[in-house]
Amino acid sequence: MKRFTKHTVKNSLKRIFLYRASLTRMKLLGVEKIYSYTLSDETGVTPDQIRKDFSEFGITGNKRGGYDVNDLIDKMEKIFHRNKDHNLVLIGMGNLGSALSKYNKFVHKSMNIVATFDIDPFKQKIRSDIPVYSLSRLKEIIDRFKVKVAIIAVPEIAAQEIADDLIKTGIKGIINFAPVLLKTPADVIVNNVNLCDELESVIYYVHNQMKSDSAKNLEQLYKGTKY
Amino acid sequence: MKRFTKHTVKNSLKRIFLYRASLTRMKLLGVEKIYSYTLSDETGVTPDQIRKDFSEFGITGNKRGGYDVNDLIDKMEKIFHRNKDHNLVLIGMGNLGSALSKYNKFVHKSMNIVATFDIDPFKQKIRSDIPVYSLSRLKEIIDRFKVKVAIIAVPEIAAQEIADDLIKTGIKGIINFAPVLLKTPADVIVNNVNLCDELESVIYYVHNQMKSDSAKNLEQLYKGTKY
DNA sequence: TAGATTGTTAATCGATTAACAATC
DNA sequence: TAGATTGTTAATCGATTAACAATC
Repeated sequence: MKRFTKHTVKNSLKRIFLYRASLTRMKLLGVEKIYSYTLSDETGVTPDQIRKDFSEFGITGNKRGGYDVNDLIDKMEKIFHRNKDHNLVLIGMGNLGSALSKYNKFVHKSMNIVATFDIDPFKQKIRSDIPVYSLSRLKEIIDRFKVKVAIIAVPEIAAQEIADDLIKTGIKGIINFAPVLLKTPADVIVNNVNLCDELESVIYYVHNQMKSDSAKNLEQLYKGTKY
Repeated sequence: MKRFTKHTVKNSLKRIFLYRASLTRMKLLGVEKIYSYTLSDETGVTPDQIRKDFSEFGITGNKRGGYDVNDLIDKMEKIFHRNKDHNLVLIGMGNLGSALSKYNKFVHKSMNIVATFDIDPFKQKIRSDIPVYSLSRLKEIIDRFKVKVAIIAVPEIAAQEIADDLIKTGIKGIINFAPVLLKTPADVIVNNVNLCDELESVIYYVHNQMKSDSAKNLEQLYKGTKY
């Protein structure tokens, strides 16, 4: 049965992203060993929480000896399946779509946009590192490259139709930049990224913080802040 | 004291975004009155949770009569301070930055990017609806337009320096598209949007779901899904 | 009014935090 | 070894869910 789904990423998984970002930075600075309290200083997550998260994802260190930075990063790469290649397709080569298609280069090498699609035949002719196809070839390309995850960057009005098409081809995960709730079967993961909402939430917190002058009220507000 | 901060938006606030998206859609379809269970069908959030959230944000309906769609939307606009104008600046006019600057038009009228900045003098000359300034004019422009929130879309390497500059000018909220943890004072809200992480989390869930074939295991996985 | 739905209080569940035993 | 840090179990906290009294 199709329904509106808003998939929310587990907090612990989000923190793993945070740890990895911090660890990568520390590795560049030449750090080789860390303790849970060192990583805590860097990320703002409590040492207990860090160890709990590591435990959840089956990451172990050495009692007394802390954790090996390279080893930690390796284990996290595995969690994110970076040891395998992931072919992606991107639908919609408007402003955001073409920015994302170029973004590809900055992204870890295991993620690869193999094809982009647009209804506009003009955009299909624009020279680009990644080919731009007509939507009629969606199934063909997705099958050929065994694509499981798609990026939707089409206008609001077209998003549901594209999602339906993608699901018919067997796509199992969608990252959706269109500001609409997509109706999808329960076995399709949808991650909505709504840039407008993200901006508004900053405005919300900035404004509500500015209303209260005292440090105490500020503290109160920050209770809503998680790591 | 400066530290790494990763601000997480409250779940209840995220759900308010979800409700608004659904309500806006229903309004277009001509719906005028809804009940908590109607909205539940549309959003997948339980009626209890919806009423609890409404209560938290001071939104009331009519016992027996449900809620007026227009009234709900109005109240939510107030929550997001859409009744006021918000001037924004955007730093970094690369691929993503220029896409975001054009995105401006799709965004609610209360949010307005008044200026963009880039170190590249060439980009400063490109004709655009929104002027592109040199970074040397950051403080001048931010002061003039009373900007409180900035969008960072510069490369990883430059992000911290830009953040420092912005904070010196009195910026209180940052939406950061660079994949780095910014060190900021506690009274500055940072909302990190990491497109690579968002993609990886989809891959994570798709992959971990595919490993388990039985419906039961699938259900297990979905325990991590919140609305 | 009777019935249905809200708004809120109480119960449950899950996630975070604290504590500590295991151990390098 | 003694001391320090992990990994896990127990306690606490907060958020979600259920229940129900208020009321239109």
